[in-house]
Amino acid sequence: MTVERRSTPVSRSRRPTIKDVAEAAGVSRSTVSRALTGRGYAASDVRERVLRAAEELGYVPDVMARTLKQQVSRSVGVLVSDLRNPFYAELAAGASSAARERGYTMVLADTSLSGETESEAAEALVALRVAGVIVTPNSSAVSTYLSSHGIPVVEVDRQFAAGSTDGVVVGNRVGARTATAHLVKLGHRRIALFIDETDWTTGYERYQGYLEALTAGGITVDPELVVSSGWDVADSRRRALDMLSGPDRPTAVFAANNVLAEGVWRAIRERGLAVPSDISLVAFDDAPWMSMVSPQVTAVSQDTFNLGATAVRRLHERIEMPESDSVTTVLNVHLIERESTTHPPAL
Amino acid sequence: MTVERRSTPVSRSRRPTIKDVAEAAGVSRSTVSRALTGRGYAASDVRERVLRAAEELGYVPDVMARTLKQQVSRSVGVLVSDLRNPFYAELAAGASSAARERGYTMVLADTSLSGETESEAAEALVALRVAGVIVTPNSSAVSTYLSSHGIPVVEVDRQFAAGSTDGVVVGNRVGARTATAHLVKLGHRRIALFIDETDWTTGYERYQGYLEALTAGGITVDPELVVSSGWDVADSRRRALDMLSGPDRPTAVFAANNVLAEGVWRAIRERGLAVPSDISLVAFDDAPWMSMVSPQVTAVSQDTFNLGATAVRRLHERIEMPESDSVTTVLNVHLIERESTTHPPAL
DNA sequence: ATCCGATGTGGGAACGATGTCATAGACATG
DNA sequence: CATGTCTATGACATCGTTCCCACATCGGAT
Repeated sequence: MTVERRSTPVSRSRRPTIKDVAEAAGVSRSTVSRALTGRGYAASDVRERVLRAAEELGYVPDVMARTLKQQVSRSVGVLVSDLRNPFYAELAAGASSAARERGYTMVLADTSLSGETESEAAEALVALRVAGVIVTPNSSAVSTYLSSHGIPVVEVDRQFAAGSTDGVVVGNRVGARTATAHLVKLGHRRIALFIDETDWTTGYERYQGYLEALTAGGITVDPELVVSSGWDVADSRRRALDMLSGPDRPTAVFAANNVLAEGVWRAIRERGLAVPSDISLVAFDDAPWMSMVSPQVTAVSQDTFNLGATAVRRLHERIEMPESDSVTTVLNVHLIERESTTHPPAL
Repeated sequence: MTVERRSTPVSRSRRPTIKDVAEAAGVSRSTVSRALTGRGYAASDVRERVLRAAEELGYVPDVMARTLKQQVSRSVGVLVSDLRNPFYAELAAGASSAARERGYTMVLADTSLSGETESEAAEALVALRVAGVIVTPNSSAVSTYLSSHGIPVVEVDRQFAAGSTDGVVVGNRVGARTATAHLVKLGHRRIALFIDETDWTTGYERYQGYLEALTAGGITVDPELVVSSGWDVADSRRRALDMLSGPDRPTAVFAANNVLAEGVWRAIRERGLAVPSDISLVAFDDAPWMSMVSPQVTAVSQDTFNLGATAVRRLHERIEMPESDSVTTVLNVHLIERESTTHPPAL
């Protein structure tokens, strides 16, 4: 790390307040407020004068003071697990976009999958008096805590407080079933599932979808083929290496998210196996790399950007109508058939 | 999109204020403030009592009121171009992490490469009275505007106001020179540059680095080989397709960022060319897919997470010492040699 | 001439937290 | 006993905005 020095400091006078604008325009603070916000009477010539004065002074109303007075802010909190994961990044992008549309500013925190960080962030959001929060939760703690402070919450991607808070999720069960059924239809009987947890709604439902498809295909479930991996690429890769070196390895793998898929993909390559002739692979959540590698990876695609945007829109509705029944919105997913899936190798 | 209805509404009483805590603890508001913030006297038994009362009531101080009174907030604004680009996502992740470390909340806006959105976001940040802003700027407008409102700014990745504001960037020139020199050393003479702009510091310096390496290798620059692409994958791909079908195509390509590299990569594949035997490829900015595709892509890696974190740390220093000279911090980059570069094909 | 509604405008009290200042009691020192 | 010092607390003004209310002006209707 190199550091070079450059020139010039900064210096500033006091920020203009509504009082300064009032004096400049020769009216009272009340009148300035009315002219600027458009609530209440203000003669058009006066309004003109006030607008010009505000413009000249570079006046920007103080959100702190306004929020304090009105007891309601125009910002929403967004709590996501890991911005480095393209899934959460895109979710945040969607949230950002919808928030801007609706005139909200977005306070974002990356909770790093840590419950403690998550709680701290939640407390900060309460302190900020945000109008609402969208969260990809790790437990029911955050939703409960925020709700107890009267802050509307929307759970995204997974739900811990379904019934008491709004949620926006995707068709996990259907998606997983479709992906697995696709493999079954191709003739696979030994289909492994890589999954990081089955306690959260996402994991549980994807697991169920997998089971359903197997059952529907008349295949008895082999518990050996259900791999509980850790949440990161390294662990997934390690477990995949183990499995692939075992005596009778699966002919196909369904990876329950993009991170696990990456680990499996790397392991397959390291073992020198060919996709799809030796082994088929299908992933839940279509990450950018899946359409760049060769062969391209078949995946269940979810509209992640829209997931974030929908959550913010739902939050907005909730803020407007605090007493209405809570709603769970389910976005549909679809299977993108690419090159990583084919018939199982002949025996 | 399917919607199912679930149960139960929400309802809440007023949020507890410092006054409620004071009454519960049987002391004055002043004493509560002292006990909670630790500034000023408070007998230990009284402190105990206040702490317990605050805990029981679930009291969380109102940041709005505090900021209004103290005239300084504990939040920073972060303005990035596009969260869907892994570069900016990781930058934001680094910023988030460093902000949390230092006790700042992060207000994030995705400015979508639009100058208008950027200005609106900047105005919102002024209104929020953020303690400072880090921005990946599109012009000098934002920095100027924020500075004129007395808000410290740190420019990240590229600089428009070097000299008057702090900056955190990477060694663009060195990185580009190293990457190009690597190709020269392998024997390439016809090396194309894909670049989206040369007006910003990033583009300009990467271009300069490219030129330097060619000159040092005794190669005269062919303007035909310097491709000014648009900023997205589609455009980069289109131009790469053009170039690759031309009469004497280059034997190597240096793509000035991950987006352009993706376009070039896709085009090469579509043209049915082999990397690296037909054509070598090296990229600036190591995106995740580059180590997943086959052959893996040689790239100049920048520590993007650290870029964001360093910017926030620099901002913090600036906030603490508003009058010190501005500083540009340059993070070093390094070339990761992978499989996409080799000697040019024999004639 | 009086009253009335409509149209504007300003005064001033909030919102919740902080911090200055005044003050009161305890205790020591001369 | 008077004075000073230290500890501890509460009263109150303040930050910048909004908005309720009082009030002023004016034209028109009675």
